[in-house]
Order: sequence, then structure tokens, then C-alpha cells
Amino acid sequence: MPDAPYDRCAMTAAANQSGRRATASRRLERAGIRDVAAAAGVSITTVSDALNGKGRLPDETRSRVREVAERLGYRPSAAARTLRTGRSGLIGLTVTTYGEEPFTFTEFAYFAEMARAATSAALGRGYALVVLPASSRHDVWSNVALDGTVVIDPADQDPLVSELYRSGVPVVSDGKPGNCPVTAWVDNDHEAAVLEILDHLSEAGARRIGLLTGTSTDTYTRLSTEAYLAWCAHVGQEPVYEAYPAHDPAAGAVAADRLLARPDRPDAVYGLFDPNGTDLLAAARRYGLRVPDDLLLVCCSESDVYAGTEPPITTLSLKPRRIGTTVVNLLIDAIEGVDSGTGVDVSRLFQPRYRTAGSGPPPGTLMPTELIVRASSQRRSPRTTISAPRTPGEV
Amino acid sequence: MPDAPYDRCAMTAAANQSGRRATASRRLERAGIRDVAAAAGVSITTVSDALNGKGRLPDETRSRVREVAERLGYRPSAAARTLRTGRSGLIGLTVTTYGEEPFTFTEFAYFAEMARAATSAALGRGYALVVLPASSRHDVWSNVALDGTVVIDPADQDPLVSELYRSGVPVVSDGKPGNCPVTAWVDNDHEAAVLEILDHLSEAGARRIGLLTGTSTDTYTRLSTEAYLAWCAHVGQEPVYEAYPAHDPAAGAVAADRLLARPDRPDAVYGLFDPNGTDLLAAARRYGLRVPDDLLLVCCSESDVYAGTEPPITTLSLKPRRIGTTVVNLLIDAIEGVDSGTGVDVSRLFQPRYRTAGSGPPPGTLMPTELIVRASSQRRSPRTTISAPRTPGEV
DNA sequence: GGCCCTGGCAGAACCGTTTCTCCATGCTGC
DNA sequence: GCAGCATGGAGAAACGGTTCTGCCAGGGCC
Repeated sequence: MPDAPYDRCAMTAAANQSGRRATASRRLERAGIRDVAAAAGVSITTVSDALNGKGRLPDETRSRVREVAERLGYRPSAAARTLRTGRSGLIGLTVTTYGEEPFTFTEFAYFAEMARAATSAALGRGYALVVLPASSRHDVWSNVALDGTVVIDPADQDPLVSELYRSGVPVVSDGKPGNCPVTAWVDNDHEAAVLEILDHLSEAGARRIGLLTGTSTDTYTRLSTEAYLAWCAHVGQEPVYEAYPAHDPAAGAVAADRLLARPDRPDAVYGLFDPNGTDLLAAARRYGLRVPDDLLLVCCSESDVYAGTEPPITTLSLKPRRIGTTVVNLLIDAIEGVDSGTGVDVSRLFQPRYRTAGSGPPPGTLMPTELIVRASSQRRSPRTTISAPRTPGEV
Repeated sequence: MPDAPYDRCAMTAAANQSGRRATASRRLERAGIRDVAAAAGVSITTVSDALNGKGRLPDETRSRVREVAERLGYRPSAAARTLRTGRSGLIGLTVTTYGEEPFTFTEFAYFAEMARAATSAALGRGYALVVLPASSRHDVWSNVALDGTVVIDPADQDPLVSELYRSGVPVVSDGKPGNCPVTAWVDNDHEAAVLEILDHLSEAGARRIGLLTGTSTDTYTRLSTEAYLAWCAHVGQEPVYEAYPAHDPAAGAVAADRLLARPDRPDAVYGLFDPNGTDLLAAARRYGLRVPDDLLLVCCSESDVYAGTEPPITTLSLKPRRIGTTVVNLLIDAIEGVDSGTGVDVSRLFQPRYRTAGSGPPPGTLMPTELIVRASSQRRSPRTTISAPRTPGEV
């Protein structure tokens, strides 16, 4: 250990230190970087470099500083670091809110699973996730420094997304955006999924397939319903569907009942939402319909309770884990890729940031779904297809 | 509008502004408070005061500044504000992690609901929630400035809680802490809940009540099991229980099977975890046991699927919404109550902060649970319906 | 021997707020 | 006519890091 420079530095550091807090004897305060520098006999530059693995320092100094920092229980201030570097290590996750009750994001297993995967993926890359409501504009959003945001199912011309875009915060959306300046998006191939289900039900012998759908205008509901209608038009079946507000748990049972009470009662039903399987099963019982003999059933759900119902119900899984992981990784890629961190990067100063050069539509990824076939949708095996089989890629 | 002071101020502000960035022509940058001050012809002090409702300013100035800020799309930097005020508006929520898969917090509906309520309560008071894993010490925790933290079920001598305590971050725990310096805690009255269930089963005719419990040492499992054993000792029944790792979804079914395969097979079972109802029902079917005639069943669950099983199963609800709301409100009370914000408050410098003076055990709140009695635990008294007809509206 | 290069580090600017301090002005009461 | 006070607002010091710049010493090279 070289002694001469150590002594010199110690004096400088001590002077620096005493020059800072001339007033009170502040004991019990958290150790700052200056304290570490003083204790280690180096400058704060050296401490910062040593702790962050930067600069040109011999390993000896580096380890000594690290040891002193450890001994003092030094924790760098996240706020100061964020202020200087412009990076907080936080990414936002919007959740939709319905009416009075602020949150419905754990209502459906899809969101819960997706949020879990997103949280996990973010942490795996050193980021933490902040859950924020899609409404309530400046109130909360302005109070937290975000490096980027995952927006679930943005509306057309979503004001929140616009605001974030203006602020230069990258946004990746779960759900294909309508007309939003998002950096990227991820979604399931809802058209393909619905067509696969309808074909599957047809092959099982269904002649009139009904749909239990929602009244809201989110991408999922819209695309699925459109795909259903398109399929009906294609095979020449009259559409039979009932829509209800999906966020109201009681309304689903009523809608299921309505659907099966119709004069043109379907002999197969696909329910877009998680509880529809249970609701439809109960409704079928009430009307004395046997599943799958009198009624074929499929619903979209992430819950495995449908493996244990009587009969087990065929479900479509949207694979929310995969969505959550992908969406977060895309977002962090965008955050770390652009990196307007050091100073002003003049080259892209007058271009929209975080967009692919050329500014076409934002890049999107369609992820496949998974149909888990169970007893509720299997009736007559041979009784072949009514409609021509179609490839998943077809829209 | 007074003209003379406006002109004077404008000149000062312009000088101030130009004195700042002599170098580049930084267009497209987000407007800072200096820009607002320059545009409004006032000092940055005035802008800050006007926007934050502080200082002594005439309404005229206040509204003018506000309008200019609005026009410029000014958003204060959260990082700078946090650095200066020491408050980030963020509170942490720990989640437990099991083995490889980092997250199990939405595994049980309890945590999902609790987290949802906590998020909602925090947002209602102007805070945002950050989800962080209970493990992974400095990595992530140091990178985010937290005003306080909700810790779910801290371990005895929990290192994370100790660390947070040393950092002066208030901690409120969900689950009665063993030996942790938490500010406050909230928990269900697990003893009372278990005793209520056991009494309920006894009254329904149970002679030998079994328990399906967990192998982990968290408060919930421990207290519930202890209450069960105490009850057994009290009434003179030999304990009959099986324990399994609750985080393993497959193990539950096996344990349920084991419990019903025992030579001293119970005629009633209480399952501590959410999936136990389904598992026990399936196991009972396998052994030809009718519920509730041959086997009474209760399980702890927040899921409403048990209202629709055949037969419907009696559940104990821990009311996670109430827990989540309470725990967050207690935490924010602690954050805002102590408020060592302005400078060093010498009076409490040498006392442990965020504890009740006198430093006895931290204040805790026991919240009641709710037993939802359904067919599975009702056998002999009036020998009424096994499954009541239910209206479509009922969930 | 001058020069450049490189390693090792100190100094100081800077990030964008909040807030403490203090000054100028006009008015009141005596 | 002046002390005293309220009002309105400017100035500058923090907050606690990161990082750009630059100094100094030593060694290789011509």
C-alpha cells in the first residue's frame, strides 16, 4: 500500500469533508459518499468510480474503497443518482380502472399473471415495476421518475400515451395500439385464436356457434368479436352472441343465461372471459343441457379450475407470462438502446425518439395462444369439418 | 396587470436564464422550472411557490405562473424533488419468492387481492407502489428511494427489515412479526379463526377433524397449526394432519390424498390453503366419500369458485382487501406523521425513529376473518338442502 | 533531454428542484 | 418623519451523487 499518496489524499479529503458541514454535529445520519471518501482517504470521484466499476483505478484502491463503504453501511442515494444520470431503474405498468373501484387488474387471472411475469422480468434485468392507474393524469404520474412504461391495451389516441411520448418516455403496449405513438407492442393473435376455436367446435359437430363477448372496446374484445363475425360471414352462419360489461362479475352469469335462452339457441358457445366457463356451465344445467352432448363449451381462461370442473372445460390460454416477459424485455431494450444519457445526442434531436427510423408503424409482435382441449368441446369425432381448415397466419 | 414590476422581473429572469446554459442551443428539451420562470418573468422561487401553493403570493401571480407552466407543458422532475425533499411518494411491497420462479405472489388469491387493495389505497393517498422481492438485498432495494415499505410476513430477525430499519425507512408488516423492528403490523386473528372453524365443524357433527397444513414457517401456517393442536389438546382429540409445501401446486393434491388415506381417517377436514378445497373434493371422490355426508370440508380461500362447486364448499376469507388497505394506511400515517423532513430534528435524534415512544412492542392490529358457511360443512341439524338452487345473479 | 502517453486521482460543474434568508417597497400608527 | 410591519419576491444554498476536465508523476521513445 503506497503511503505517501495516501497521506496526501487523506488531508485533502478531510479538508473537503470539513468544508461541507461546518454547522451541526450530525451523528446518526446516513453515510454519504463524502463520508466514505474521507474514511478511505480518497476523493469522492474515486469512491464513485470504485463503486461503479468505472474510471482507471488499481484493484487495490477499488477494493479498499469498497471495503470502507461496506463498513460504513454506505448506500448511494437513489434520488441523487437518478437526478444526475436521468435513469431511475423504474418502469411503470398501467392498470385499468373501472368506476368506483380503482382496480380490476387482478380481476382476471390474465392480468395477474401478466403483471407477475412483467415484474419478474423487470427485476431480472435490474428494474423495478411501479403499478399506476391509466387514469389520473399528472397527479401520480408526474411524481415518479419512470424510464419507461408498459401500457395495457391503450385506447385509440390514448392521452396518457401521448403525454408519455411527449415526455420522451418509451412506451410498449400489451395489446395492438390503435393510433398511438408506442415504441413497440405485443399482442396475442386474437383472430387466429378465435378462428382456431370456431374451427375446432365445428369439427366437433357444432352447427350454430354462439359467442359470449364484452361491451367494452378494448382490443381483445374488439378483435375477437370481429373475427367471430367474419367467420360467421365466411361459413354462412347467422351470428349468435350476447355482450355484457366484462368488469361486472354478476353480469356474466346473466348474459350466459340470456344466450342459452334465445330461440336460436347455439349448440356451442365460446366465452371470451374467464368466468364464462363456470357461468355457462351453470346456465346449461339450468336449462337441462348436457355438456358436451347438447352444448359444446370453450372459454378463454388462465385458470386451471376448468381442468377439474364437471365436465372439464376446454380453455384458450393467452399465455400471459410470455406476454408480460416479452413486453418488459422490449421496453428495457428500448430504454437501454436509445440511451440519450450522456449529454444531448444532436443526431436524433429533431426526430421522434424511440421509434424505428423511417417512422412507419411501430414494430409489433404477435404471440400465439394455446388451446387446451378438454371434454367440454369433444363430441363426435368423425363428423368432419364444416368450414375449411385455415392456417393460423391468415387474418 | 402591473407593468413596472413585470418588466423588472423579466429582465432579471432573462439574465438568470441566459446565465445557465451558455453553451448549446438546447431545443426540444423538456421545460424546466427555469424556463417557466423566464417565460413568466418571475424567479424560480416564485414559480415553485406558485405551483406548490406555498409562499406569499397574490392570486394574480399564482394563476399567471400556473398558466405559463401549463402552456409550456412543464412537469417538475420527480428525481429533483425527491432529492430535495427526501420524499419520493413511493412505497415498497415485498413479495416472497420460491426457488427458481421468482414470484409466487399471485399464486394465491389472498396476495393478489391484498396487493390490489394496497395499490389502490396507496394511490388514493398519492403514493405509488413498487413491487420488490423480499430477497435480493442491495441490488434492487438500493436503487429505488422508498418512503416506506410493506413487508409481507417477515421472518424472525428478518435481515431485510433490519436493513430498512437502519436506513430509517418505516416498515409495516402484513403478518405479526416475530422479532423485527417494524413500525406496526396487521394480521388476521388466526387463532380465533381456526377455533371458530373447528367449533363449527364440531357442531356439524364432526368427531375427528383433520388439518391440511403447510411445511413452511410463516406466521399464518404456524399460528393456525398451533391453534389446531391446542384445540385438539383441549377437546381431547388426537391430531390428524398432513403438511406439504404450500407453494407447490401439485403437492396439495397428494397431501389431500394422504390425509384421506390414513387409517385414522378424519370425518372433517380444514385445509389452510386456497386449492385445498378442490383437492380434498377430488380426493374424497376417489375414496367414495360423499361431502358433506361422509366428510365435512372447510378451506381457507378468497376464491368464489367454491360457491359453485358440487357441493359448494365452506370457506374462510381472510379479507385481504381490508388487510391491504389497513397496512398501507398505517404505513403512510407513519411516513407522514414522523416527517423528519426539514433539517435535523434533534429531539429524536438518539431515539429509534418510527416507534412509539417507550419502545414497547410495535402496535399491531388483529383483523377479523369471515367464515362463509356453505353446504360442505353442514350435515345434521335440519338436514336441509345439499345444494340450494341459485339465481343467475349469484356468483 | 524534451515529448508524449498513460495511469491515478482530485476539483468542480451539473442534474432540477425546494426552501431559507433577506431585501425592497408601501403603508400604518404615533 | 420614522419605527415597525406586512407584502411580494429575488438570491443562493442545499440535496447527493456522476462525470468531465485536468493535473501530476513516471516511463518509453526519439
